[in-house]
Amino acid sequence: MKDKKESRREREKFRQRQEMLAAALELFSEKGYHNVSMHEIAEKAEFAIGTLYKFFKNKEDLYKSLITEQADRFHQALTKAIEEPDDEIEKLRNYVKTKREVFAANISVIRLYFAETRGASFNIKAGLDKEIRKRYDQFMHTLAAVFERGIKRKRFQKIADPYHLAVALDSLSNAFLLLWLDSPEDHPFPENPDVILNILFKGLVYT
Amino acid sequence: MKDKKESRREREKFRQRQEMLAAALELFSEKGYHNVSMHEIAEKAEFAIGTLYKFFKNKEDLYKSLITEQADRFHQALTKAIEEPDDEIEKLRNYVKTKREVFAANISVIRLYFAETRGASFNIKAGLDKEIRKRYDQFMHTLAAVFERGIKRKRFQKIADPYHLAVALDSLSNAFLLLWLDSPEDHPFPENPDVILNILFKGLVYT
Amino acid sequence: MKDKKESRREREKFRQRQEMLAAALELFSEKGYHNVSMHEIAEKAEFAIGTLYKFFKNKEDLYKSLITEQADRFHQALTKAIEEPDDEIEKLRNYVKTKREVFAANISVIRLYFAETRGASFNIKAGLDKEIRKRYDQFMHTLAAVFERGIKRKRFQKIADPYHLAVALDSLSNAFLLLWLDSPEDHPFPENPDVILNILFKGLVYT
Amino acid sequence: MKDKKESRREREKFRQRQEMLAAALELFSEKGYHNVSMHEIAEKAEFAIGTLYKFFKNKEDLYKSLITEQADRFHQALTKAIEEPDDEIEKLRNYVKTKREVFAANISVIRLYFAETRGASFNIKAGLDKEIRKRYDQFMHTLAAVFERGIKRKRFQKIADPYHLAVALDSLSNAFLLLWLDSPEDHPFPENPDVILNILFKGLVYT
DNA sequence: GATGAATGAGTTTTCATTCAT
DNA sequence: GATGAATGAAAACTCATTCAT
Repeated sequence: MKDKKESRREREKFRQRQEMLAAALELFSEKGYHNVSMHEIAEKAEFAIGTLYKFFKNKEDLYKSLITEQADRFHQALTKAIEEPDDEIEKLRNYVKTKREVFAANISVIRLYFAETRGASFNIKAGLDKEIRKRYDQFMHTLAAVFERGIKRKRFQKIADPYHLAVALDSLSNAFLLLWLDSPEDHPFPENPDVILNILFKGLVYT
Repeated sequence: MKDKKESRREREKFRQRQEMLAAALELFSEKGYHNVSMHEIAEKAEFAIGTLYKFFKNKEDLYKSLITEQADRFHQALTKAIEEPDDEIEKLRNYVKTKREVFAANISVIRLYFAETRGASFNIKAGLDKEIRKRYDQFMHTLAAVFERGIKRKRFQKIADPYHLAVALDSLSNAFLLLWLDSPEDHPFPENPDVILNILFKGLVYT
Repeated sequence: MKDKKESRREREKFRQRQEMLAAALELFSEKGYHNVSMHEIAEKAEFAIGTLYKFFKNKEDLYKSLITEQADRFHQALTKAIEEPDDEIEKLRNYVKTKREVFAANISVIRLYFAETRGASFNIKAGLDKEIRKRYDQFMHTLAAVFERGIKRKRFQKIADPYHLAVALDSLSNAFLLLWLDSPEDHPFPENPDVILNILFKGLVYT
Repeated sequence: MKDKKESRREREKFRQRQEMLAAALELFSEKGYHNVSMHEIAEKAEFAIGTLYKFFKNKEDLYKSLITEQADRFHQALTKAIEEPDDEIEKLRNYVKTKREVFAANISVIRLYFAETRGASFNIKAGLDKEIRKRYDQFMHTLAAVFERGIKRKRFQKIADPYHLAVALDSLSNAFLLLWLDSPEDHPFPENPDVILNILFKGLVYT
């Protein structure tokens, strides 16, 4: 019974934490790290400012937690996507499909994520940067392995170094998904979402 | 004679403005918008803070001017690169070559530029964003036109919508150039810089 | 039996209170009133913060209780010291000896005590001040009475008003004891601890 | 003419600084370091909070400057007092007289000064402490030298080590002056202010 | 026209205290 | 009766911006 109580409290704590992170995410992705105050976050999450500081030791810690947890979810989903199907081509298709879903469902986090991994991220004093980039690199190597195995199994021609192919797929999918999600009026989602893959899959120049 | 004086004054003003922007660029690209103070910029540029405010009505305006002018230089260089050669394939080659040079020479601005166009750019309250994106879109259409003409002239297969091809080339070149510039130890520049183009140019899957 | 239980509970309460005060004393004397938090005290005393507030209505009250009780012990020891011997000269000797022992054994409290009685004591909003000063005054009169009786009994010359002599002995002994305790390397304890008294005695005592 | 302007500005700056320090002194001596906020000081001095921070880099710096400057004035006055007269006995008399004047005129600073040199001073994170104690020690040695010379010149009996005599005079004069200044109703200033010296002199001076 | 001193709104963070469990 | 989670007032400090000289 003590345990039960403990666990109820645990769960309650977790729920509160999630609410704080959710409020912070919404504000950060809308206005950026430096244009959001801790008071604002506390208010949006409907907690006292002191309570916020009970959960996160300072603003940077809150931001770091937010980004790291979201990036983990993101990378886990993608990792799972390329692990499940057996065939390499299907792995890539599943990768694009999953990424598209994650982007669509979490466009605001994605923005934050790109601010960290692409642009010059000085929002946050060094550190987060490294943490996230490490995870990103890990995933890229996993993706490269898919290409490598595909080449070995003669599913793919070796038109480039596997790691380069991974980089290519990553950047192409980012670019197209952002294009379609950013301005759906000008650039509606294509009927066949394989567009991204086709660019890689087909050869461009007459042979 | 009045004119001459005026124009000397004009030129003098322009020079001062450039000095301010140069100081600001160095600081912003090193530390980020929010970690640089107007005093710091004034000091580095060797002007009084009041003088800085004579040239730019506020910090945001200074930043906007900086980014916009740099983006213009960038786009002009790229536009020229795809205008000069006659053949479409050479245009694309020249595009990648020029981009590579501009990136290498201005990596710090490029970072700032990506923070604006890619990641969630809230450094700056809405507005800058639009201004730059418009210029970016314009350039993308120019690039798309190259693909379109190439397809018409049977230099390229129509493996995708020309605009999509432009997006693809843009994102691939960004990704690879950043990869190589970011960590030259892990990812050295390839002997053959056509790597980027080859991915597009060759076909991936066996046919 | 009720009584016994009550008294056991009483004793238990008293013990807890003492533990709290002991923890507080250690922290206050090490870091000063304003650099110690109630949480810190609670943690050191191994009680919940709420329990601390059951015993002391606020931080000031806790501090007051602490200082007052320590000052009482201090004054009681000194009072006893000048009551026990019969001869006035021996009383004074015993006073210095006892003070020396108390200082040596409680240097940290002594610091706190002086912060209250000497320096501008604003650690604590008015009040404590008065309480302690009253006790101090009482003791000074007791000490003055020793000199008075000594003069009457022709043990001492009347070189000054008895109260002034008390003030003199008090300040001299404080100064020398602090000198010796503060930096024992530079100012070691003299072989003959009568040094303090000798300064007064040379003029005071009939020879 | 440039110089004149400069110097006017200099003087203006100095005057402002003095006003800030005066406001701070009044507040600190009334309420103590931790019970005075920078806003309060700014308001009392009739400056904006930002201006206060232009003159002192933080609260501690302001406090340190205040105490150090006042302590210097204090020690300089006392040093001068024991340098001027030729005869050792007159030096001591002048010392007590000067101290009495300084105490009377600056009772609030004196409080602050004692809080630093006597009581456990944690108001301020280490440092100030040392700085002031050093000055204090220097002065004590100067005072000890007076006793030493007096003994050599047979003006004084050698009833104790010269440094001890200095400590004795210092503590006695502090104690009596504070006694008289603190509660003039209970302990009025004696007609003959030599009371303090007499206590020492009875044993000290050859008769 | 340039200057830079002065401003004060706004930010992060701490901590004494309360009160529902 | 004990607990400790939650509170929010208040503090130190920064920095974009103005305006008198």
